[in-house]
Amino acid sequence: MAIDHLDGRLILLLAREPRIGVLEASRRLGVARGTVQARLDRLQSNGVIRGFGPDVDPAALGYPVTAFATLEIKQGQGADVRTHLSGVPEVLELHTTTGHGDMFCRLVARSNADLQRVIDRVVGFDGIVRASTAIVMENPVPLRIIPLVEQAAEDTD
Amino acid sequence: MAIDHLDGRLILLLAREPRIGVLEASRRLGVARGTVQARLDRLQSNGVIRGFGPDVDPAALGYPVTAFATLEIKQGQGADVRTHLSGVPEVLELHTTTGHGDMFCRLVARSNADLQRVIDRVVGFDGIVRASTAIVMENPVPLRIIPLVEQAAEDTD
DNA sequence: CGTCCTGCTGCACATGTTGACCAGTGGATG
DNA sequence: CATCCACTGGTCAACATGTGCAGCAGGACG
Repeated sequence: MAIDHLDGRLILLLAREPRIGVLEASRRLGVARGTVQARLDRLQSNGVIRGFGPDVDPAALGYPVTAFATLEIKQGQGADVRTHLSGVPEVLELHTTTGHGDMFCRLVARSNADLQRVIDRVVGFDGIVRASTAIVMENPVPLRIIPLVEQAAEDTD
Repeated sequence: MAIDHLDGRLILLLAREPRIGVLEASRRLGVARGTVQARLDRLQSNGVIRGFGPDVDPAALGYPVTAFATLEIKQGQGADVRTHLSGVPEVLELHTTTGHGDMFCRLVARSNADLQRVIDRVVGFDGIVRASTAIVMENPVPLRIIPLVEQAAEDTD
């Protein structure tokens, strides 16, 4: 279930230089091409690697403002709130968390003024009792996985 | 700067079927291969598409627990805290937000018990005054970008 | 001890893809 | 009108991919 050292090196290589192919990866890793192919297949059917989707920057799409919102939900309205929020494109992710019927979501907007529109749309729904929003100013550590992969690979050395 | 409708369709196509190549994409979109190549190049140098890194699932790596932590930082300790947190592999992202010297991070851990170790490591640092953590129970909307791309593409129809 | 199984290697082949070109077309712009 | 730009559709050589195969090492098992 966990990954071994070769898997780790393969993932790191792909993360650093996504455009290299299986053949080039096998050369870099010093193993046969078939091995890399087999490892990749296994990592993908394992679910360790979900895919190779394009990494799109919302800011470059015209949505430079990011915010996180904590939502307090009315008892029993969870499912409806999820449906509502999944229909809002500016809601990039949604989690239910420990706490009093709390949910938590990541929002983007075209500007601080536009964020008000997004928040209105998010909270303009019956099941939501209260929302508190924190606007992101800086992102010192962008979403990353490499250090974790390194650690996971070392744990199985 | 924004994307047009063809860009939108290209990104959506790549997001849904990442393994198709430029040639196949051009067939699906009904345009010449050179056009797709040029668009892709432009999207990447624009920064709209940051890359095609492997999408790794922390849960499959053995880190099934996700949590969000709000950190209150001592005045003037921001830079040190960033350095400290960027050295913790379980910190997947870090933001500075509006609020009283607040930061905000996403954590993963091997278990609820292991989360305690991670949190101890995160807050075991002088510049951090207080931390409050919310454990994720469900993730009804996983991090997504497609609806936003669709909206951005429609805005330029 | 012998056998099975798994994972890796090294090789080969047909096919598909890439990156690079180029001439030609059509719409928008100054 | 002349120019620019993006797109088309085509060709080319180089390369990568999926596939199949035989061989080999190491561990597990009866």
